[in-house]
Amino acid sequence: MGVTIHDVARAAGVSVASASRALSGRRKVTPEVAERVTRAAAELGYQPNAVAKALRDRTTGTVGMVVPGIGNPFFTTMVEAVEHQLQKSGRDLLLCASQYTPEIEARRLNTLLARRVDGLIISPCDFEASAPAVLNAARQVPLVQVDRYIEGGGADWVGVDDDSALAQAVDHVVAGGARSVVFVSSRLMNSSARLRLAGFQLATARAGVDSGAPLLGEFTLDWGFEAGRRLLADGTLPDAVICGNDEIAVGLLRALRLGGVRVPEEVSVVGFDDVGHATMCDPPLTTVRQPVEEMAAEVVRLLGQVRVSDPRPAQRLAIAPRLVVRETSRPVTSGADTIAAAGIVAGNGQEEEEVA
Amino acid sequence: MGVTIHDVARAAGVSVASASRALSGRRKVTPEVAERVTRAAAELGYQPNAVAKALRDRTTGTVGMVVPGIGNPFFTTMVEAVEHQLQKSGRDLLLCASQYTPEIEARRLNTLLARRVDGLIISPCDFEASAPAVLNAARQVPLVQVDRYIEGGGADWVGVDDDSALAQAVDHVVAGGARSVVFVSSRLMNSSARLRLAGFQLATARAGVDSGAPLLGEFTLDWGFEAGRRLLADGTLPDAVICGNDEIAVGLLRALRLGGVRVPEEVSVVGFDDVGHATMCDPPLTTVRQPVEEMAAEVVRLLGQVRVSDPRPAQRLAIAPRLVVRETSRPVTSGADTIAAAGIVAGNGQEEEEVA
DNA sequence: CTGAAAGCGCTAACAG
DNA sequence: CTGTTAGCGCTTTCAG
Repeated sequence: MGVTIHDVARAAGVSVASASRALSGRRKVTPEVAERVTRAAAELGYQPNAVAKALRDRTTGTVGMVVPGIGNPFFTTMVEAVEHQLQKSGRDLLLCASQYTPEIEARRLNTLLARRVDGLIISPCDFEASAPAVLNAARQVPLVQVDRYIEGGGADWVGVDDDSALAQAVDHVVAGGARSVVFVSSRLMNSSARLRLAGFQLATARAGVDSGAPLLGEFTLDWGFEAGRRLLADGTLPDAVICGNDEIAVGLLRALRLGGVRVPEEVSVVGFDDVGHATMCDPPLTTVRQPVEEMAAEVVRLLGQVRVSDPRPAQRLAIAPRLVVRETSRPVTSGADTIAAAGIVAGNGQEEEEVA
Repeated sequence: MGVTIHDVARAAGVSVASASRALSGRRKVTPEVAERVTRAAAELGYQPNAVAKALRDRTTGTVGMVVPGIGNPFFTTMVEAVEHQLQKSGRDLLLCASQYTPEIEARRLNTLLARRVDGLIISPCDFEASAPAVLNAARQVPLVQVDRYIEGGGADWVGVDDDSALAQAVDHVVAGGARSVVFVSSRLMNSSARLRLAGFQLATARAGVDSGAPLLGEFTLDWGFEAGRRLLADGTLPDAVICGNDEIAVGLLRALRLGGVRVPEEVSVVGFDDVGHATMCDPPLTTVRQPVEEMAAEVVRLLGQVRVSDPRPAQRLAIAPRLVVRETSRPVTSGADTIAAAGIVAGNGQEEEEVA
């Protein structure tokens, strides 16, 4: 360690200024100087100190990202997509997990801020409890929320159009003949859980089908399994179950199979996310696919537009998802298949709305 | 942004030195000064600039970690465990994925080095191709490898004792009556794949059972599924299949079920890792559990002992794993169960060996 | 085109 | 106990 630009300059017989210019290429130097500096740097194994550069430039080339947990395949997929987008502009990602805990989340935001990230991407773990820390961070640095958001609309957000998603899911099972459908999801402590439940209720009301009390727990395999057991214990199974994410769906599927229930003959199951193991579970899962790459692209695009000094109204970008039909849902019966087809087509657009 | 310690000092009517001392508490100041500084800092919303501190201290309080991919649950589990350990000493983790590509890996190592991380934890994606970049990094900063390592033993490593692991797995299925067993794993481009295959061959030879040609592809669900199809296509199934990781095992299980093969009645299946969905697949997977928390603890302990300036011989720490018997393997028959029991007991120790 | 020098924000001597 | 000052490594005016 420890070879600085001074060492390079000395070895090349020029001033540090020239060395800096030659190395960065941001200003003209004689070809000969350029050559000497480049060689000296190579010979000494010079590696620029990004910390010093950051201090001087007041910018780190770094974006912080905070997600609830990296155990959830949806978030890891999103992280990879964001990293991929950032790479295009040569920036790096600092990744943190809040472990679904607002206190840890706040601490993570603060250390990211202390490290002077140029921007922040966050999926706040709690609709209410995350708000103060997120708002505070948004005041210091460009920030955009992804997937989940905090109450009050104080910061930009990119996510999926949950109303469209649930409408597609509900219409699809209804087209398959379902008359009763229940929703298994997470408790309402984050925006996704709220929006999806609302979308579900809207869609079932409009379709005029029977929706029992929703089963609300966590976005986990375990909860899906547990919910499946409860459904079985109830004695009277619904025609279809729509799940808040794929983890839940896979757990539920397993409980159902253990209970001797045939899917999709006796009950249809629809998931949400289409990341990870949806194609490999048994039977392959019908699910709503989140347009993760698109979302990631929008997130970094938005991040580049945010100006902390001159705030504009917060933007919300809800990208319409697409239902992917596999084998856990009954095939469409009768002429109703036009509905499902329409749902798929409608899912390709993109909506933009502004929020007060 | 932009409230510095100078602002705080001025507001408190003291020098920057006193402000710094009061804030850090690393030196005595009058209670009154302490009080005034603290209040000024709070009122101004002062947030120390970690970049400046890092430049001054020549240490960032940051450890970089590079794993092949965060899509693999084993690595995410390991990352979480490492983060957890690091937190105890107040350090932060900078996480990068090499995407199983040596070039990306090398680039990631360099930006981490440029950002002056205090240490590096890496699971090199390729046994050979990763070596130059890893060795170069190890020359600049304390570095410990985890799970995978590069050829030549030039850097510390913490991992699992694959010989013990495979011996336990093989002895277990043999105790259940298996006479032929095949190994499904990854191609040999990383150390884990090599060690596990070697361990498998050793164990089957010692047990005197028939091991066909190993099926080597990738550490993925898809490969497991594909391998299952090939086994089925062969017409003659082995009594047991041992897999290089759980992803493979889950994919294999699915192919087998689709092919109408009953597990474990017709063939036993054993996985490796015991992270993620091993308990939730159907039937629950018998697998070798990696002691992830222990490994993470050893990694950060070792990291604190490495001195770049005064290198000591590279250490290798192979922690013995434990076989977790669930429902994809046949129960032990006859008196042979003493073997399996011995395997489990032997698996609780910890071995340390030094490498040339 | 090149060099000298200032300064990013912070902490640790070094005096007082 | 407190203040002044140097300097971490870098880039960028500002003169020449």
